[in-house]
Amino acid sequence: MILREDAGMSGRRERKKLATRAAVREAALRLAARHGVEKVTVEQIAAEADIALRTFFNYFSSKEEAVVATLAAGAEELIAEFRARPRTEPVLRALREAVLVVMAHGDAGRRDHLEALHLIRRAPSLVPQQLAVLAAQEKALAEAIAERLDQDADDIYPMLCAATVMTALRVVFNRWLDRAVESTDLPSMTALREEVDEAITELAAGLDRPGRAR
Amino acid sequence: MILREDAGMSGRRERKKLATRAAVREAALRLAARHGVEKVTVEQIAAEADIALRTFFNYFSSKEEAVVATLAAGAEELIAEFRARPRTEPVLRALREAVLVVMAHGDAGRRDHLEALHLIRRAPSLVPQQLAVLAAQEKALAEAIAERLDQDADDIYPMLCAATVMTALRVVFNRWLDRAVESTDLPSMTALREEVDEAITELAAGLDRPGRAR
DNA sequence: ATCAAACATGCACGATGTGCATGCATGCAC
DNA sequence: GTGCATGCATGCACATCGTGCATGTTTGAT
Repeated sequence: MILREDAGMSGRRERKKLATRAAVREAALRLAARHGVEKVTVEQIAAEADIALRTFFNYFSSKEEAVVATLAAGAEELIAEFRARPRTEPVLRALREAVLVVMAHGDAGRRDHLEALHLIRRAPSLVPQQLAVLAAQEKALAEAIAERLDQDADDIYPMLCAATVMTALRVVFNRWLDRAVESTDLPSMTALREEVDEAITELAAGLDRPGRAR
Repeated sequence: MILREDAGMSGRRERKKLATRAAVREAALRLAARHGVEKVTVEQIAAEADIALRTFFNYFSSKEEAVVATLAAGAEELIAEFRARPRTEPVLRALREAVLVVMAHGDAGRRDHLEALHLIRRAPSLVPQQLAVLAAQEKALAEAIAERLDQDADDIYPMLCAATVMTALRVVFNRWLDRAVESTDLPSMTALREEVDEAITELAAGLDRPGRAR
């Protein structure tokens, strides 16, 4: 028996698996966007992605997971950008820059990302899944932060910082979506950037507020 | 037709409903703790609480929701304590004090709370629900903060602050639970208080960290 | 006493998620 | 290329889930 350490990468098999996963993800997003998350069955998604019903569950354990999977991509991009920032930058500045870079990309992935967020707004059943995805990414971000600071990965600062930043981004994005109920498509991308900026700045400067002057 | 504004409170009906809800919550927690969340069926929970299977779904829409419902009580307590703090205190100090007060209570509710957190640690299926509960309480906390500052409830600061503090508490509690794997029961309650303190202080002072000296 | 609304329950049914057995595709050794 | 072992897609069966609907009972107001 020979041990192959190639595990994961090359090979038709892996490529097909990734392609199928992406196809399912996109099918789920498309159908959910068209008919509403609750009105779509796993069977329909499987049909749209041209796989068997049973096979769907080899990739995702629920349709919610499939829809929300799109969000994970955005978070991974953010973490990658963060890792690419020069280490001379303070942590929160690096994170701020990373967010702005990712938001500026503007490729198809981001349209899906916003589409998914739109869906979550109108489908309460997706909220728990969304938060679970973010929490999972918190861990990865915490590791990146710890690495940057030459700290231990389970020190309190990296975890706290990662969780807090992800939370702040979630708040800002949701807030922006709430305000964008009316405008058909682009309710000022600039405003979104400004609010991200403002939120991170506030985190950096300290969240406290004085009591009433009385 | 006379409009009753009594809605909710008094009456045998409401009392019975609350009692049943509590009974179901406790039954779910007890069974899940004994046999593991995944191994318990809704039918068993209904039997333990002495209600019909169908009736269970009049109270909770899943067993996960029933188990995690215990956590909501803790958060509500926190918000109540926060509202009770004098308005002269800065926001984060008031929150810190509120947390410490709630943690010092030590009644049966807190044992259930810790029990629930233990369950969540070992049952990934509960994580999304837990986060959803916290997110729901974020909103309530944001309103309390906005009120205290005479600000609008959908200004950015109250939301950001509420979400951030809840997140920080979650991180600290989870971290404490992770470290408490070994010790059978009480792995230093004092340490928990200190870490809560430390985390909130850090939020108040600013989360940023300088880059590498070089 | 009476009545209407709220509630618990039983029933039926579509949908979900998983274990198991099977057959086909893939990658590897020769 | 031949053969083999492993992985993966699929079909099937089944337990559980969650909900709409109909019914009988309890509660609270008049």
